[in-house]
Amino acid sequence: MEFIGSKKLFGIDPEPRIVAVEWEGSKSQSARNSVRIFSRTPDNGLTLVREETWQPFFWSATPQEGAVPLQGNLALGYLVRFESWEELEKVRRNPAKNFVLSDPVQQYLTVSGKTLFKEMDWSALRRLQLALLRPSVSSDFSPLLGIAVSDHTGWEKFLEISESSGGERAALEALNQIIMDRDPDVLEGHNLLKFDLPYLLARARKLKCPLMWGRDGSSPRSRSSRIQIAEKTIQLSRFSVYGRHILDTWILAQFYDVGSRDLEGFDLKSVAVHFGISWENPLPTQSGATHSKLNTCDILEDVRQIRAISDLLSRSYFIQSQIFPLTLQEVVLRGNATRIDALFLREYLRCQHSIPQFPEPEPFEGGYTDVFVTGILKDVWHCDVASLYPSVILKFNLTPALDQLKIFSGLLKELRTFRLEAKALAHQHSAYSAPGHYYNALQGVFKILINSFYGYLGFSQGHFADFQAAAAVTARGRDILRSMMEWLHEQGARVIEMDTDGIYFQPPPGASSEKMEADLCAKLPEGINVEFDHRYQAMLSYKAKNYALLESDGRLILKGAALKSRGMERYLRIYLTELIRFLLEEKTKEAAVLRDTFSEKIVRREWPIEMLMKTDTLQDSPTSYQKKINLSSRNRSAAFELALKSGIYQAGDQISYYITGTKKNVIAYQVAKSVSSWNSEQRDENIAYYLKKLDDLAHKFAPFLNLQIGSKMQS
DNA sequence: ACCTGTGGCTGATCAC
DNA sequence: GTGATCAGCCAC
Repeated sequence: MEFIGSKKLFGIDPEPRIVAVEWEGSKSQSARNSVRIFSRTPDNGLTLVREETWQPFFWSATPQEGAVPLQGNLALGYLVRFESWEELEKVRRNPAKNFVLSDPVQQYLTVSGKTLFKEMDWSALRRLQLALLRPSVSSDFSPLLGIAVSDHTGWEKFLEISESSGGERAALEALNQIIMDRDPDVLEGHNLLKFDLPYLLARARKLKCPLMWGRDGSSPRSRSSRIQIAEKTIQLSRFSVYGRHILDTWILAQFYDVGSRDLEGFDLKSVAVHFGISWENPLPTQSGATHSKLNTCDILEDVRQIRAISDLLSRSYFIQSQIFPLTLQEVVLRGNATRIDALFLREYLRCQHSIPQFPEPEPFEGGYTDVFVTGILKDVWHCDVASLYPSVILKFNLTPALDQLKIFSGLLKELRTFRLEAKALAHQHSAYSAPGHYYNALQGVFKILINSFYGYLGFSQGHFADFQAAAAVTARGRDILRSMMEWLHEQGARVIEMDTDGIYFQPPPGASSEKMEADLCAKLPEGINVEFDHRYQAMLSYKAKNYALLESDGRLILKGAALKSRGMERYLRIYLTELIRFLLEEKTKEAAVLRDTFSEKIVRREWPIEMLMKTDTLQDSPTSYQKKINLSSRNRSAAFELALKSGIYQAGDQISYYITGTKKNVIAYQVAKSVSSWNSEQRDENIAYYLKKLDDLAHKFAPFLNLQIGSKMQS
């Protein structure tokens, strides 16, 4: 395919089938300017290894010995090269004047123009899945009961741990042998980084049986790190296995959810159920008991599910590894804007051009959001601008001021063309065929990259970020949305709510969406295309960014933190979903009795605790929380108080708790109990508290009911 | 050491 | 009680 040849996107060096690159300096002092390149033979049979050297470098603002002056007049105008990483480290510490890519492998890939996996198909990637069978009640690293392993070909094995099978040590040794024999490029697991790997390493240390997983026989290494996933900061150990990549489907699920916000939970079962690869109930049915793997069948099912989830979620990162000067593992863990920056740096380096220093961050205004009508509305249409920000960037040429090589809009245009090509090719093949999968994944990757360009403009760690350009993009976006609203209004439509690039409205009588679409497009600047893409039976417009839609086939869509937050207790979410459906279907009688039904369940203590409990994500480490409390720079919270008591939680972990006591007004953090200490025989949930929450919610939605809800008013 | 952005709603806590 | 503030979650 032609676009594979784009040097800006894929790098200048076409070397095929590189499956891993490792820096030798991590192991030996004498080889600090060399890397090992692992590549697959053309028949996909063997993995070859060879050594290459490069000159470690950084960009500098000041001329110095060995510095090469670069073109243009940007702040970092010299390239300083060294014979070894060690020499570089001696002088590099001056962030005001120098910029250094701190990952040696990224340096090598950037300067060489090589990337991983060129000319390789996803199916040629060797992936090995792991899952642990562990005792059901264990908070520490108690002995394992078994290990399940499978690979991308469907091969599976269960390593049983028992007296007769030689015990845990024999299983760990067998696992070492399997990894050596099957030589996977990728090790996959669910919660591998935060759970399985620390667990296995602890057992290996205890038994003095090293995990010889590396392509050189070395053990996994780790360093403490944190990654940012939307609003969440997750604390984890970044493990690395020499010559291989680690993929954690738990992390892939977290990233997936940023875009979709539709996962029930992040445990393996919930994710598997969401993607239609499990028929199990994702919720533990026994109150309080944590989900434990009881037998061989369950644990083999786990590795199958990990493989299937990874098949769906990893492919995009595999393709991105062919583009960015980063390893597969790094592509997953780095953010979109950081990856775009890596692309810019590679191209500027190739052209021997100077680069800017990081910009001074400035706040800028975002999209326009407004609500004009609230309540229940019938026959609601939706229109939106296709790719608003990328279109605005190209139409009005809003590019980084310091992009002297003018590659920003060139890349964006190229990506847009490529995406259309990939989409067309995807349509030429069956969606289930290998090329169909590939082109579909490829167009998805291009879509992500295209949408990241606007984010990059406002990214303070992007060398070419330009906050004025970002502000200009959103200002144009607001103008376009406003003029769409005015036009709809002129046509006699009733505008309900709008957000950034889309509008919900009731059409004027007898309107045709095709004609409206054509007329509005003609009214807007060329290159800005509006689609009248959906119509709905009914809508509940609640508040900005919060609404519900009833599709013509009866499907209900909820949007917004007030209506579908995972932070909301399950019984409240179910209540709200059912209530909104009744409201939209005009079943006011049913809506009115709903609260009584739910109240009774609470009073009679009929629900499992999972209905009432709250699950919070710890955005911070418990230690850091404690510090902030001591400084009284934040308020106490139930989740953190319980996390501190238990002592095993880290930033990014989720914790489930419920409220005890008898009074409706309680201080939650004083009376909260962890769900793991729940006793279904001696229930102690706070009935008055949970009733009050239900009533409060019912009252918020009472205005949307013609009848008054229930009769019991809170005094 | 790591990091795409802004806008908006809600519940919990705490000072007043 | 009330308002301010923070943390968490979500829309785009």
